[in-house]
Amino acid sequence: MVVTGTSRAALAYLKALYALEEESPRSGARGRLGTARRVTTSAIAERLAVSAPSATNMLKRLAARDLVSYEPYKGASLTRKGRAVALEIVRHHRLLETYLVEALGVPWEEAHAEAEALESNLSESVEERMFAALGRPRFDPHGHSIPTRNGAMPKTSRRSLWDVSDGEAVLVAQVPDSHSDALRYLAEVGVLPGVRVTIESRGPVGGPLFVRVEDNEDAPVALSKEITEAIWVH
Amino acid sequence: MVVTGTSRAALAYLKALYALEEESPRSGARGRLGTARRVTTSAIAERLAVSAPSATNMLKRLAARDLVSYEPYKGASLTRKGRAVALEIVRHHRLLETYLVEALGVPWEEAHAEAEALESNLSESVEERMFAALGRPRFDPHGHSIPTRNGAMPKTSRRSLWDVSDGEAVLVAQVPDSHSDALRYLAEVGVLPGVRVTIESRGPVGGPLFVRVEDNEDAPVALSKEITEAIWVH
DNA sequence: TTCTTGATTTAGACAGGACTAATACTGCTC
DNA sequence: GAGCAGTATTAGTCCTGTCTAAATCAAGAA
Ligand SMILES: [Mn+2]
Ligand SMILES: [Mn+2]
Ligand SMILES: [Mn+2]
Ligand SMILES: [Mn+2]
Repeated sequence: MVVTGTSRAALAYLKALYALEEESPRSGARGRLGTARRVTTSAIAERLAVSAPSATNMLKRLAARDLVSYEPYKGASLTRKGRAVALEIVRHHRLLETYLVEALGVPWEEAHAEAEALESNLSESVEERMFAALGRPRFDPHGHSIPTRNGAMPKTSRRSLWDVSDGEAVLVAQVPDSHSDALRYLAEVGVLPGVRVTIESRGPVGGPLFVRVEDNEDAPVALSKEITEAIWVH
Repeated sequence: MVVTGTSRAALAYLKALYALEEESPRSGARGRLGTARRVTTSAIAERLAVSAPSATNMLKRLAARDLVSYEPYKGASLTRKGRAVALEIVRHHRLLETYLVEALGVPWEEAHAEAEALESNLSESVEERMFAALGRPRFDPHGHSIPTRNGAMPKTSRRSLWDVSDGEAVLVAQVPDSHSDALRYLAEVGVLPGVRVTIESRGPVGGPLFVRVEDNEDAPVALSKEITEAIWVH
């Protein structure tokens, strides 16, 4: 239980920091490990819907606990320790999402919010039981990898559907998890992880992508730039 | 979701107050409804392992929100509104205990603590799904009644095993839920809700009760006064 | 190299909760 | 009815987290 003694609020910051580091483009010198991606104070504040001073304040306190490395005016990044804590929460989150959907039939567009409510209070023991009950899953319902018990995060495809060329067929790897309207729509039209899709055509600059979904004889579905940028494929 | 906007800490006080009111002997004039049982500040403080001033402080704040009726030096009691909130948490707690034990195989002596960690973050939607998945249970694993969705609390037996006379056979209704050592022992010797037991004999004043357990050919089990007082039967 | 401006941090407050030390009640005893 | 003992409340702090307003920095424009 890496997480013990860390408040819900602090965990939210660590998780946000983790997500923002992942989202940020790989830092310049490809492969230069140790070159931690720094995340700006305002990015964190925005993500958590909190004021910038609040973020500064929390970053300092996390830095004092060696969970975050923070330099004034230069942003923050997770330390090894902070990353371990963040990954533990991510594991809780994704296991809960999976469990809620698989075992309790929670609609996938609601799973994210429900999991968020529970993730910081999940014990290792219950975590392990859910993991076993689900058959040791490797992906959550949105296709995100579930970190292992010891904090390893399997690498996943980073190619977005938006970047796929016309006529090419690809497999949906993951969809975003937190925009429930979009998720409801994706479920409706069948754009789910594991499904094969083909780009049929695309509208004018920045316009929608028309995507044909495997096993769906209907007309191709229109997907906005925003959403297709957030869908990873391989 | 009666509970929204009430902090984890505040919920703990309401729940403690509820439990203490239940435990207190029915107030004098049998049946005089409206005669709310008042709970002392120190009883609450002790139950929550908190200082007396902390309890005073919280009681005042709960009173300001009309969840508790509080008069200085005279203790506190739940208002109708406060009782509804408390019952909702009790429902969450007991459903979670049941779910953890039944669906995830959590040992019953651990269920209480695990449920306590999760109860204040359980949504109505997940609550309802667990309830359905369990087949709308009416009792938790320790034999406590689960309040209904609309906050009705079924009445239960209040006769304690300690008060049963020698030779009499009774059915265990409920056991205490929070002392895990005792629970582990009870499970081992088979003293579970629904099991029939007979008082074989009893030790000297305040000494242990020797109880024969249905379907258990072994020697009668010795149970302390404390534990048997906390076991209800019918 | 200096200016300007947007991003950040500092200052100062506040609410929720909890603690210790000091004070004030209450109820019981004589 | 006065005195005590034990309960309970008040006073004063502290810590977490959050906010707004004010000050400060860093980086690009000129
Ligand atoms: Mn999610
Ligand atoms: Mn864990
Ligand atoms: Mn319990
Ligand atoms: Mn509920």
